[in-house]
Amino acid sequence: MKPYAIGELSDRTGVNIETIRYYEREAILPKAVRASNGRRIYDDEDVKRLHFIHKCRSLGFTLKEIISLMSLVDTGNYTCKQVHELTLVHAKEVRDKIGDLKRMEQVLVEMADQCSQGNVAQCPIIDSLFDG
Amino acid sequence: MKPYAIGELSDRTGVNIETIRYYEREAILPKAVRASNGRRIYDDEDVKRLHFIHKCRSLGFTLKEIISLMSLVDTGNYTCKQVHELTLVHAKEVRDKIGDLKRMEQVLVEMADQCSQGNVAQCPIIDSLFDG
DNA sequence: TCTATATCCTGTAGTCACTACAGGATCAAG
DNA sequence: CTTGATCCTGTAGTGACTACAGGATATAGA
Repeated sequence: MKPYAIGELSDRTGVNIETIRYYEREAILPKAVRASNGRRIYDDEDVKRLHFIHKCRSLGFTLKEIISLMSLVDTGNYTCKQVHELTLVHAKEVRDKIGDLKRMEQVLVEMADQCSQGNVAQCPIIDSLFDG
Repeated sequence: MKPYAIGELSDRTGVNIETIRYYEREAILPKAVRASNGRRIYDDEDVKRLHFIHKCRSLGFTLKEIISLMSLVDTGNYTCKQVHELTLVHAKEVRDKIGDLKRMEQVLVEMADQCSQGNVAQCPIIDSLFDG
């Protein structure tokens, strides 16, 4: 368990230094132990925890969701089933967002298809955006 | 061209009153004409413009993108080809976002699949989130 | 005419998840 | 002993709204 400075924690986890300090301020990470010079000291446990947070974020969980996930883990007060359900709920949210974006994309492509692409100011894309 | 109050503009366009005032503050809508009592007055031109903004937002354009689109339209200084290109660039951004979300969803579903769903604290989802 | 409710106004602050400084202290290497 | 890297705190900015507080005015019904 050798100690790391914040820069090394950042390097090891891929999380920005400013973001690490932000997570501490917002109590997503516990208050770091300080050296006599006031600098933050981290260990492997912190690396693990920050990895967890980073991975969850990359999967689109909000910080609020991550906090509740971690408190479940920290208290040991969870079942595999609970986590499974949480994951599926989140997967559904992601799926819904994909649906929205797909519809967006389709409209955009359809509009582009109807476009003459000419050097004229008359443009079906603009027209369709103005119509209620 | 009969005049509308802000509430009716909101009803006609589906854009929140607070959002309309926000758009004015941010110069996305022009400063509204005021009645003698200080209240904002709108007409069909405003309905059209707000419809345009609303539709663009629903297609995922940023307010910045909308401002430049509108200034193109207002000056008449655009070609169909330009708008076509802008639209396709935006469609690509949307497509990229869809790709990201699909990868997210796949990971989530795979994690959930590996889960026993049992009433035990040991959970492969949590484990995989902690692993680098 | 009075009153109740609806609608409007301004201005400010909160949301989310960071990111970007300013201005200063301390550390490690040459 | 100097240079440059790293760290610190605190504050403000981002985007696109949303949510008040606290007050003025308008409209409808009794």
